[in-house]
Amino acid sequence: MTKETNVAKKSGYHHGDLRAQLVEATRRLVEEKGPDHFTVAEACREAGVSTAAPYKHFRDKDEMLRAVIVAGMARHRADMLASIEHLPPRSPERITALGKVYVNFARSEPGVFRLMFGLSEKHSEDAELVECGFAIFGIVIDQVAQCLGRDQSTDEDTQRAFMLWSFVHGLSFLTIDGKVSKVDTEIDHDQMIADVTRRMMPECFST
Amino acid sequence: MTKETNVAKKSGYHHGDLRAQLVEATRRLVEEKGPDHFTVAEACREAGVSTAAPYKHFRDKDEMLRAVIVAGMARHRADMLASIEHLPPRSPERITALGKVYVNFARSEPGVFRLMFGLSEKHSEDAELVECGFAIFGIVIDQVAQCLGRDQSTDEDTQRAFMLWSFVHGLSFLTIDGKVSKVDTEIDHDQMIADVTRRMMPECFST
DNA sequence: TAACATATGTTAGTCACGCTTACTTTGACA
DNA sequence: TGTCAAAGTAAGCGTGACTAACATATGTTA
Repeated sequence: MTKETNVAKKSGYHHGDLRAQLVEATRRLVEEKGPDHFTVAEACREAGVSTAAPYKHFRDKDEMLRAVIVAGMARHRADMLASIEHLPPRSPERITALGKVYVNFARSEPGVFRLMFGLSEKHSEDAELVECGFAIFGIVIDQVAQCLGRDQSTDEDTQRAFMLWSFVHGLSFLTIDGKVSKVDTEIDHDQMIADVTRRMMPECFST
Repeated sequence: MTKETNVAKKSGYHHGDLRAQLVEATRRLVEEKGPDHFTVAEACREAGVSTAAPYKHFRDKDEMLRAVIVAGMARHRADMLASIEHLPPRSPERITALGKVYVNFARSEPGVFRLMFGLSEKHSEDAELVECGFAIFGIVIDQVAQCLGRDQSTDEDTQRAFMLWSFVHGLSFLTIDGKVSKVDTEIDHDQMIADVTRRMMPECFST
């Protein structure tokens, strides 16, 4: 079992780890050309294999994209968790930090972000993706509940969290779709997120 | 649903108004199958013409979709204007009415809504579309400014309007992407919009 | 009213892509 | 060393976007 590295192709015929390389190529292409202009053929070209090769690893094109989505959601979730761990518990800074990370993800990986949300109700029926999404939203609910001094989240917390989610979600899309630059006022994302948090969670601010 | 629809086909060869019929077929298909599964060929089938016919009226597929977008934005704008005209000026009810209409448009025409925003930065470079978008956003800015007792909108009004826009925009996408049903709490859109308006525009509520 | 120009259709075909099938190569292990 | 499953290839089908060359209707003008 010679450990050929992830990048190196083995000698000639067999790829080192074609599946992983295809996922990476897919991600890169989605980012570069947009989710709707991604083609399997081009991913094959990037990986240096024939157009039939992916079908040994994926059922079809959608499953390739799905792999990118799952990985993206994991990254997104990890980012969010990392952003709050060093902040004081029950502080509203945690809420704003989550919002900033949310929008930042959309800005740094607009293709994957659009893929994760933008398209199709196919995903709504995929149990794993729904669970991933719920795990992410769950973080927000928990932080809102804690901020409001509860150990167990209530319906009101969920509603409040959903409002915040809607806001950052919309802000993300408006940003990556270039609508922000069309507004003739400077938009400072971080400041706006902080402002909205203050307005939506007034109980958490002692001023 | 025969191809002989309300619009009269002239004798055999020449259509009555193929362009309009193609736009309508495009709109219907975008709504039915989603923007990314729309095909020119299918629109031709619906209109009962050959697959080459559209290219006498549109440069390419994108221009067909663009026509649907322009019409959709006009409808959207008209809806918004109609929703406030019977409400007292300078009242926050106007803000909530705009929000409700925004989300309702997304819910009743999710395909066109996704088309208008969801995709591609191509549109950001299209002067006419940008102007349409700005006309819509302008309505919100005006109402916010009036609500805050100003005749001329300031930067702060724009920022406030943008926050509200982000919220309803995000709420729209989360709704049509089916994320709402995954939240284990009943979401009442109208009430939520009213709640957010109250929190975002506290100056307008005398209570 | 014949003739032309123009607008608007059609047929036939190219090219790229998604996906499948039948076949070949490779290397791990009994 | 021979076998076999995994991993790859080549070739081809079907579809869709788009084009070129041709056909037909409409309107203008001599």
